[in-house]
Amino acid sequence: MAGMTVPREANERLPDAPLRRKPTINDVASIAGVSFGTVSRVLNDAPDVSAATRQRVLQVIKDIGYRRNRAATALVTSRSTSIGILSDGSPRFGPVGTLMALENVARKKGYATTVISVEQPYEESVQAALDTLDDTGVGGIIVIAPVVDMAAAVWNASCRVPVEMIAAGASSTPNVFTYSENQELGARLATQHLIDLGHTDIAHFAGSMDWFDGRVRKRGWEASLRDAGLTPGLCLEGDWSPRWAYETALQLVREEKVPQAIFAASDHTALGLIRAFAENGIRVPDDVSVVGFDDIEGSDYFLPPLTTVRQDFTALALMSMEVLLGAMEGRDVDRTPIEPTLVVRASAAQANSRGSKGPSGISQGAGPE
Amino acid sequence: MAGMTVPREANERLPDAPLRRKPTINDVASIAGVSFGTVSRVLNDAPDVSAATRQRVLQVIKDIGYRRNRAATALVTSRSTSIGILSDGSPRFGPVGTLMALENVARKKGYATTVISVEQPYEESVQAALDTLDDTGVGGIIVIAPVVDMAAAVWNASCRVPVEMIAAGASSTPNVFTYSENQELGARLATQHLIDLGHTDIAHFAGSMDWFDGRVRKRGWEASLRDAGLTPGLCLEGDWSPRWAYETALQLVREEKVPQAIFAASDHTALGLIRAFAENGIRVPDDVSVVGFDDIEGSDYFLPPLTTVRQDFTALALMSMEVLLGAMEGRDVDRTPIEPTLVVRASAAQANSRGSKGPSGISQGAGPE
DNA sequence: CGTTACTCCGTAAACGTTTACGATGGTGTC
DNA sequence: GACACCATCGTAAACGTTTACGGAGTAACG
Repeated sequence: MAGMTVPREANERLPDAPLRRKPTINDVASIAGVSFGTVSRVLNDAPDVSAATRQRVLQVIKDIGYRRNRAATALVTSRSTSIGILSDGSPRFGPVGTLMALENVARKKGYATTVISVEQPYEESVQAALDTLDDTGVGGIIVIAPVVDMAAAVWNASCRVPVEMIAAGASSTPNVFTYSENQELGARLATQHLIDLGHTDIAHFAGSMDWFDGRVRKRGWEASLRDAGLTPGLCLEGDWSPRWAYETALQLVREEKVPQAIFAASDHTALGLIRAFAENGIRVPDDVSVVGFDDIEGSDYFLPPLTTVRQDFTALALMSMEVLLGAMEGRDVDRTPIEPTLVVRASAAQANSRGSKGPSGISQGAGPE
Repeated sequence: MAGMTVPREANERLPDAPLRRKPTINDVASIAGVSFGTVSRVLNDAPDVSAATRQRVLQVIKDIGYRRNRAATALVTSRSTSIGILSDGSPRFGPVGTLMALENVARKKGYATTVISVEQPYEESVQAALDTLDDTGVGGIIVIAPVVDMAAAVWNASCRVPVEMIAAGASSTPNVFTYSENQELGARLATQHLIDLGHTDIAHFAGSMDWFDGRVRKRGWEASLRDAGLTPGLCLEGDWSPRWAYETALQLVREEKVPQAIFAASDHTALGLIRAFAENGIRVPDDVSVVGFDDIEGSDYFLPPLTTVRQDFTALALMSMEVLLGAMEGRDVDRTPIEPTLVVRASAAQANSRGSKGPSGISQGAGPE
């Protein structure tokens, strides 16, 4: 009655031992009556395992709740099942949206993500973060680099694993390849919408020129105008904040230079300038048309609901993850950028609804009464 | 001329070999002319190493750019230098703010963070996520659980490492301890502000009752009112969205039940209801006072600028990380919750500026003219 | 029946650390 | 001068996997 059908269980730890040590591949092996090598094979879907044995091992694995020790795996294979995300610490709309979406698709593809955020000065912090990520054992790194300086730091940094940068309109280098949404197109969409509405005097409340997004949206605005045979109007460069937009718009009002239409580089920017106008009795869209960029939550309930352009972060994340995984595995993948869409609401209207034609043809005198 | 002062370098890989293999502890050892044990000792600040040797080893480490292999360390010590963050996938203000802040303080304390987000149904996904985090080798887990169901799933789940939950007003269990900001206080602050302004008819546009935040903010509103000897007014339970608030407010207008003052459970909620009022010529704060909750970016440029309450996510993150680290190390730490602050702007005004007294004392007839 | 080939499985070594233990040399004490 | 003691260092084993290799069976084939 000694050796039963299950061979060498006796000389091993009892399956339901009181101690909560995590079961190892050896525990599984002894209980299933096979060698650890066989267990490893079923774990890795290797051939050379009979169906029956595979079944049995799988059953034991489920029974005792075995889970593969990632550290051990990583140690011996030196490849990993996690990818690193490097982001700037800013809680801004774009970066955060991208970050969340990225985590989502990574998880669905079976990768854990470890994220690190960096701060100025980037030169040091970026290299340090890349290193940390590296010896955490990530297989690849995606960096969300909205600001130009950060991207530069990434370009100058060295890293053993593939690095992909999400940066609108930045170029790729041998070490670092780039992917992004086609934000220039987004800006063109916005501007073209204004053009289609009959506006000819279209200003731009730009974002920060330290940001790729700011640069590229401005470029789109310009290009769109030129393509339509129009000369670009006023372009004010700001910092994305409502505050800047508010004060700048106030200035415009004082100088009686309020344009017919404005493409705001972000919804927050739009928010600020709309308030400045509202306080001075200039109505949107009756007196001035505004279109934003981002479609932040609530922008459909601004006063008025904001016409804006929406980026598809999920699609962006999906694609860029695909691209990174491709790079990690040496595959080659499609890299056409995602296209944003225009969402039309109520903040931009037909141009000649009023008599205003000149560059400052706003009926002055505050208050709608 | 064979054996020089540096003993066994010859039989090892050349220091500047062309291949880019990462240097190991052995590389350091052979170059420094000591055994790997000694290197390990200096790495871990162990005693039993002479100052001179330590110096030399440190120098070599720096020279060849040695970095400790975390997988190997984790494998043998089974403790780790990373902490896991579990979050719901929602890009909502509170959770995201907490997440970013958490990552920040973790990094500053020398921990990497690996984040996983879960979706409904929580029962399965939470346990799976906890497991994944566990065998990623995290030393502890912080879960950002704004919604009640998710918290329940966490309570029911099992996990070897300490789990801390950030959930407003939820209670701790033996397995899972809880930490949060004192949101009830926040709600009281908001309500009290309205009371101080002389309002007696104070309604609440609540958030979702599936969220702790929704529940706790409502509780604060109620309690504050009772403490002041007032009977709580209308309480509408929504879903945080501007849309819901907009439509609900519209309903109120139609039924002529617009209250004197409203405590909105979130800034987005406030945004929606303010628009509904604006469309109907009901002015904020002249006709109805509104205070929000969150202080989202741009709320200072709403029309009107929103009086609201701000949470200190950085402080929250700092404290909760402290608490988790304490649990991991068996320490005991202070756990008094962080307090939010009221930020007064322009959306709430003195009560009796108009004759309106009755529950529906709004001058009907749209348009400000 | 002997050979070959194939299927399935066990074994050993390696991955880069940490930890416990043992070895060595020097210094002090009686 | 013998002894113990301390400081410093080297060595072996272990952590839980994967991978390369080899060996035992079995089936096919002459």
